[in-house]
Amino acid sequence: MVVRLRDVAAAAGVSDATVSLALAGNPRISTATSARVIAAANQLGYRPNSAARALRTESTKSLGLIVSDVANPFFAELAGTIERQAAHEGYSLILCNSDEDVARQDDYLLNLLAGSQVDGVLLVPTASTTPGLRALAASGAKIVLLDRPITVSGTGAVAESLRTVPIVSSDPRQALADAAELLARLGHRRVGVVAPPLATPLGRDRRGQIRDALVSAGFRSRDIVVEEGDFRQESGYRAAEALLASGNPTVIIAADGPMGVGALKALRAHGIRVPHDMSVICFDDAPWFDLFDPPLSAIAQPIEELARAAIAAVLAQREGNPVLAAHPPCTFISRSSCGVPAG
Amino acid sequence: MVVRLRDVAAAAGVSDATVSLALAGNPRISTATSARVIAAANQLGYRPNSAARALRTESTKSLGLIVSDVANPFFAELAGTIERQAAHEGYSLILCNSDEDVARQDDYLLNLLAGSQVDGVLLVPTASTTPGLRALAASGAKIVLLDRPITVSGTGAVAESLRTVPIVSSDPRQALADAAELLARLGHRRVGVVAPPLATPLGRDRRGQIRDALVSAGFRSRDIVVEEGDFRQESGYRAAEALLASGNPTVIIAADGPMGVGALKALRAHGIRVPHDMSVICFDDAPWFDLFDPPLSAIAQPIEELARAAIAAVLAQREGNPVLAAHPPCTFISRSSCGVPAG
DNA sequence: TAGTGACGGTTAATCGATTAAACAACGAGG
DNA sequence: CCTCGTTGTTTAATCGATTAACCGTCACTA
Repeated sequence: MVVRLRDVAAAAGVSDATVSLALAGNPRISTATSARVIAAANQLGYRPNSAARALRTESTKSLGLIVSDVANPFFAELAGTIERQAAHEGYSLILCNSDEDVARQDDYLLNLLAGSQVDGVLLVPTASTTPGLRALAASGAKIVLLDRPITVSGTGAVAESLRTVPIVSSDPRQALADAAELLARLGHRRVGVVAPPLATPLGRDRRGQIRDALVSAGFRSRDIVVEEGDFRQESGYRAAEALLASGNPTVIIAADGPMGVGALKALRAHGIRVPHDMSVICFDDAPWFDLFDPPLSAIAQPIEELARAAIAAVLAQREGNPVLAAHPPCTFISRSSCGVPAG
Repeated sequence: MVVRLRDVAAAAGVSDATVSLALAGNPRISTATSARVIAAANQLGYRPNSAARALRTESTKSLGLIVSDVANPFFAELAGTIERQAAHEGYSLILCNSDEDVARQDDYLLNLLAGSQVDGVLLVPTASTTPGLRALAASGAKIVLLDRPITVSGTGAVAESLRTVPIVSSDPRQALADAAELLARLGHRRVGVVAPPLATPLGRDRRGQIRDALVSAGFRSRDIVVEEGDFRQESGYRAAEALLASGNPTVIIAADGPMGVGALKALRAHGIRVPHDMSVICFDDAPWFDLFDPPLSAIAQPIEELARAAIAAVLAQREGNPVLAAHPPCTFISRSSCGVPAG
């Protein structure tokens, strides 16, 4: 039922080796024989068994992508874009969903990568350094970190190799500066931030970047109120409620799309009008943000560039000339969810 | 650098076979030896090479999912849910993106499935019967169609086996009936539909279902105006413009989320107010639809059930007791984008 | 005419795990 | 004391493709 190399060889009246070489386009095989082999292969509908090929060549021509949440439109779009790039380079993509769960992430890392199921892994790390990541780095696997950094503590060979894992993430500084400047100009004084967990390196980075941008635009550090979320919509809802209760800010900046949506829902539930009573800005953009009531201002990530850089970074590792990092800039997209503060 | 079965065997002082059997939990291996082997494996960080295993066992413990567009939030969420279900059953998921392109779809089908890279494929078919699909069905591969049907013409063994491919898709009839009844009650008379391509079986089905529901609710067949889209936002925009120009409906029903978003953008661009001048309903729901201006009424698909049924259907094929179809019902979610028609 | 290459193809080893079949060791039963 | 079972482990074949090394043939040259 399934056609093997051997069947093609028999049909074409040549040896296995000839078929393999012919299909690989090896010039040692004469044009006539090649043609016969190719005809036979097509005729029989031959498809090389990829397990056998992988076993022999130690390459599967596939990459793993572990995202923290595919249902997040940003990661969905990123996954699609990466998949397109990968296909373009002749690689297929194994998509995994860690659901922000360290155990699942490590499970995938170990089973996919260490089992040589894939040639490289693009990882959106859920936590900082995990056992799985450590083990892999020690084994010299081809990893690229996506969207989020990790912090590596300690010294030694493993720590060292973890430190040399390439990282691809967007640079929001200019976009944040633009946003902060707009907010300052509109007359805002007090800002609420729905931030990623402080336990993650991204959490620390984001807070720092937002703070820096705001301070540079003239905000006072103590007027920046931070409430922690976990990247999910529900946490954005709760964080926004907490900010309403305690911080009385006139702007809310959410660190990702789902939390931004959650925050908007909370505001609506509490009868807070945007932008009249509260301005809102959200990391990540989506095609439907301008249909929101009101259209939502966003810090858009350069998805295409991220995908391209990520693929380039894994492939470069295969070829031995590693790229260490890429940080394409974000863009601030100003829509009507930012206005002059009331009162 | 990479630990093989052999290395574990050497470390534990036993043969390769013993290691394999011990790790598989075979009772023929004594508890003492098993313990030694397991200890050695953990110690060395052994991970079985999945290519070798796949070659030998003819199973990869992975499934392929080919969606037409991951960036569509419905498919993103479906992919995530399927991935979770698959992981739960011990399978990993290879995600592929056909981008509504028959050639890419067939490429994936042939390379993934026929190359035995995966144990089964969940396919959101881009077109009706394609050469790739035909070839696979002929080879007895484990396929499940997702979200969309295909039509199979002709007779013969291949056609027959294509006809027995399980299909998992939602049943929108009750939801459509609810929607139609609401529209009739509100006093609408003329409905514009942004439909999937007539060239696809889904296109025909959807039109039929929508028409049936509307007619049952008292609409006249000639008051149903159809404009064709291609599942993408841009096409929804253009279709809505066409409906405005020719059909003068008071409601627009869009056949998927992106087209719904496109239609809303078109309406906004033309200064048409929703729901005052035009009511809108859209297939597929998203957590942010109620943040739209106005909140968008939707026909929500039962994603969890679809995912569960799809996984069950592939796995059932492996075990030889095929499930032929599953059609969990959609739900109509009424929000304020439907109102009394103007004039 | 013998020697040297080039050409076209084949033989056989190999990748790493699985597993049927063979085998060793030991105890019990006759 | 020999045979038969049982138990625990090993031997060796196998999955399908790749590829280094090898082997005929033929043409051309010295």
